[in-house]
Amino acid sequence: MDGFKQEIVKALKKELKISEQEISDLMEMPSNPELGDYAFPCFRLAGVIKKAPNKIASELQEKVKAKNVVEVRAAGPYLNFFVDKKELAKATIEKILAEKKNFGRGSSSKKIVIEYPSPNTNKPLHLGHVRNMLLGKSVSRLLEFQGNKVIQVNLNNDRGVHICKAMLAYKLWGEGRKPEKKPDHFVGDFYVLYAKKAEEKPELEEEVQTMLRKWEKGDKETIELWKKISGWAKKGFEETYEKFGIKFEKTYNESEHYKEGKQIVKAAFKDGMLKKDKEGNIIAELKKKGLPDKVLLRKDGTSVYMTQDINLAKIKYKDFRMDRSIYVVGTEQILHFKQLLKIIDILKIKAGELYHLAYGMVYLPEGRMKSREGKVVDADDLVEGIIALAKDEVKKRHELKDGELDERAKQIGMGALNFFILKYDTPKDFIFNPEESIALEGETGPYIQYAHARICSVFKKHGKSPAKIDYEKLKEKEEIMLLKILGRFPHAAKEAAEQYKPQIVSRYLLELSQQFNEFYHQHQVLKAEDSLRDTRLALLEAVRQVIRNGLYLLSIDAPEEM
RNA sequence: GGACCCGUAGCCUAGCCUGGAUAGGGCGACAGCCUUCUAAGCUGUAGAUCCUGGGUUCGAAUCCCAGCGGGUCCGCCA
Repeated sequence: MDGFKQEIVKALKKELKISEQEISDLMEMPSNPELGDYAFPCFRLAGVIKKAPNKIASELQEKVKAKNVVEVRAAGPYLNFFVDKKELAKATIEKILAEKKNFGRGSSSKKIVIEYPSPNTNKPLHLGHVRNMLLGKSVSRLLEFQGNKVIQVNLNNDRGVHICKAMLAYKLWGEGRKPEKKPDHFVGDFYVLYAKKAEEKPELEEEVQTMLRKWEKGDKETIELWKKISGWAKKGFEETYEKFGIKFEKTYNESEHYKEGKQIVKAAFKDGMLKKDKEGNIIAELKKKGLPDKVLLRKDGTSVYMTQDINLAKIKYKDFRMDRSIYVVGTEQILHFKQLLKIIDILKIKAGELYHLAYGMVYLPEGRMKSREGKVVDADDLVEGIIALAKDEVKKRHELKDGELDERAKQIGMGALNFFILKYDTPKDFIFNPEESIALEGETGPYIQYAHARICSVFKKHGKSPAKIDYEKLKEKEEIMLLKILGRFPHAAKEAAEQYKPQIVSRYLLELSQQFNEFYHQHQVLKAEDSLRDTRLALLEAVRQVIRNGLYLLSIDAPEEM
């Protein structure tokens, strides 16, 4: 809570019989800033004091006196407070300029492991993974910014029937070729080829099963083939991760630990924590907890996905001893993770507090993406396309050397992509229309980057840091609005982290940039008289800093020129 | 059949958890603003049964119930 609000709450407390916490919770920011800077609605009090809210407000108006508040005005049932603008400007700007990139940082200190994007190693990453990666990265930064220790890990789903499909197709029709393109794309082609051939020859399915059994037995030739295929896929992923600027402290491979889950389940069964169903499968009884029962070990002794997840949760905890463990996985697996949580609980496994960060599906205009049919928006193509688009726009405005042009286009293009995806509420599905979705105008990453570049440009032109600062000079509506928005940044960052919603930061930055653009349009900085100019420069310095801090949380670059 | 999520202008979206002062933005449309610190910008106009019907409340987009519409999941797939 900021200092101004605190003073008002204290002053109100003297007149009221409710706690400071209650008063603080009731306080709002008026929708229309002309009404005041803070507001206290008196509806709730009416029941206690037995007077009309209007009357309560007008009576309080006379009594309440708070530090740094220049006027208290009753407006119907609201009691509105006007703070000293000079003090507001001083407190806000000085704090930001002193704390710089730490402005807004929190004081939490948990150890948190976050797992993403956990791809299958039989096809390249697509748009769904893009959402996953951008979300995972941004949430990592949000949590870190709150003071937590964040450990980013990845999991390769590198075994199973889907991998065998790509392997089989390569074996039958690959002619021993080496990748002549990005290796994960090369692998993906064979996965699609398998699906095509299998339509005509359903008996291929049998061969896949045979291959899977051979793999599980450790058949030398099959393992060699598997190493080749999954190795290529992983190598391709590394390149894509680099484009998105993500790095993992540890990467798990399903192939390395999928067997151990069985032991955990067997032991738990022996201890009576799990039951057998009629057919002899070992199951977790979840019905009484409101969820469907879950098979953990088939009667033939083979394990299921859930069994591996139990094991991995255990391994992760052994590796990191974290307080919390986050899984960035799509909404279609909500039930799966609800079950996992309960099972971990039943088995009394220490795994930290588990959290499924569920994100909505990304659809194409023609419907769901289908990797098997190759109907996807490929992550690499998407990046390439958006950067090319940004490049054209940069060229329209500037003549740059190739290296500089590429760098600028990359910052702007990736900024646009990042913002586009993070501006949607996390659990919501959305339709991605390649032609229409990526815009560089309106509510976009470049809009915010542009505000930042404009500020940089003012400073470049001026060439000196502000010297004659007089906070009294900031009186314009647009200036006051900027100050108020700036003051809200720590709260926005905190909310975003607590709710795992980068969107809150996106919306905040739009509001700040919008307000800056309005100010910029309306008022001159460099042509104002010396002390007004310098004070405005200090204000802009603060705006620039907060835009940078916010963009950092969304992992978007802030170029100095555009 | 059961569980979960969603329904706000032609389109996209915020607000919903924690109920209050004229429901914010953006795209598209229309009308304007570059001899002024970058027009990737700014201003204005038109455009909303906040899915429907009940209920709670002094007050509901927001909370509760029912219904309608869309999505996801409920496999010994991952």
